[in-house]
Amino acid sequence: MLTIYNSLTRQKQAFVTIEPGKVRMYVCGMTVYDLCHLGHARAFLGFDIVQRWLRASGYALTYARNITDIDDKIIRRAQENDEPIKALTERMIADMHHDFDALGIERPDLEPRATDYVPQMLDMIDTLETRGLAYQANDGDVNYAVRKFPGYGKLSGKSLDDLRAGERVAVDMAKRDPLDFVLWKAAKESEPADTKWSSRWGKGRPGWHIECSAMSGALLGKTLDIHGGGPDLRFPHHENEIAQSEGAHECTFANFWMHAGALNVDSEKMSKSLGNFAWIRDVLKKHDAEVVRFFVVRSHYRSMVNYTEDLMHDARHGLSRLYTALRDVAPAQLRIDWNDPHAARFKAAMDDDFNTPEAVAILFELANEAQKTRSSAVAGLLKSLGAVLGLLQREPTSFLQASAASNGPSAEAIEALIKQRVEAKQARNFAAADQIRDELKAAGILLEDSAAGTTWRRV
RNA sequence: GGCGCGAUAGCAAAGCGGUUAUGCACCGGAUUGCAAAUCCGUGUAGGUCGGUUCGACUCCGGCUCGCGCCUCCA
Repeated sequence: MLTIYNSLTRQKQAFVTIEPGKVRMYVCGMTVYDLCHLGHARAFLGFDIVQRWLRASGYALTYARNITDIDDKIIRRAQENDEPIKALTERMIADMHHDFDALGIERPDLEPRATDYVPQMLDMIDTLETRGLAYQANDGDVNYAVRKFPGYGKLSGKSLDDLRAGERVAVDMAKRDPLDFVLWKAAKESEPADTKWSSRWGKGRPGWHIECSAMSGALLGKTLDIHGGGPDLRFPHHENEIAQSEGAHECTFANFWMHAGALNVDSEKMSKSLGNFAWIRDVLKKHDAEVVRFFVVRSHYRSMVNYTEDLMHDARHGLSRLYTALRDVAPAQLRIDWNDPHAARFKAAMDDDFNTPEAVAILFELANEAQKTRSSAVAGLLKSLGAVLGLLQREPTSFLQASAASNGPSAEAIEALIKQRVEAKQARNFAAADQIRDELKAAGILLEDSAAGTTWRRV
């Protein structure tokens, strides 16, 4: 039985779906004004694991992850670049897909774009206004009247009076309450035409929060089984989504709320000013994508992870150990028998709020057992369970010899040196043979002699 | 100030009221021309003070330290 930590109730709960066997999951996706960074990778890798495990558990899953393609930051960036919004967002969407694909993050079933759902957003705002939950302010913006929604703050555990809005940001005087948030942003003269939609409140564009409420409702229905997102979306974004969706639909918005943990770099919050900002594509120039995935999966999706070069090195060594077992013991083609003791423990770990660190530990135990017993069935189970986590599906040798950095010696050069060394060894000129091995070691290449000949891998 | 999270062996990271987590690194041994890989062996970790209990790393409370959110943010 699957148990999931629910951010709303702050405890693990048995996962019960609205319809038996069916799961509707919505995860807040990217705002496409820039490239994806490691924090994105961490969060979306987390939900990729959730998605994979739900499907592996036999659920019919509909997974929607939106794209916010209209937003203040996008408008500003497009103006800076002197290009149309669409040109910017299309390019960033392609880059996002490229980076996520590299990390093995499977595409969601549905990837709605905000600009395709403006009519649904307007409908929703209309309903909210009719219900007295929204109002148009003097400046033309339509705002949500936070005080009118009794449950406001239930996700973040904040009360309106505690929030003390305005303490850190100038209060917008057009709002009735400082915490009221924008549903529809009135257009300004200076703004380009591709940022303006017509509405009965005048020309404008949707606020960020209404996008997710409208898209999830249109695609998955009024009540979701799971709503997920990054750690910093909990407040205000998800709180506001609840206010909008429950305010408009008068029913529970999501039964389970899931939030991924944060990612720090060198023990500090990643930020451009600290100079520790890591774009996914830059990381992938230094590290194999599967190592990045393994690095993330080694810790729990809710805990904070710290990215450092040393820890990436450890992750590479760990994954190499797993692949070494698959190299030494040919895995059998196998369908997972969940009654097998190892598989059962793997399943129990994953069923316990997606405990991937525990699941990975079982992978190592299988690798040890495969080596000891030379059992292709055990190796097959290792590979099959690895697949559930999106790992271990490559040819072991190609992983062990893969180089993320393009500065190492080529395979041809290495093979040529190995040939020279074999000749030296046959002539019992061990000094020459060792010198070649040392040179390669200095270049990050490790040689391994065996009865079958010499193989190599990168470290 | 408000809300929340965390503190586990050199590093990383889980479960568990009493029985080996796991990985990386390190150290012995086997193997090897020497290595590497692999195998065998080696770790009395649980911030601090108190409480509950026959027994606590695990439950409860205080304290200390660290972190996140409260502003667009994965």
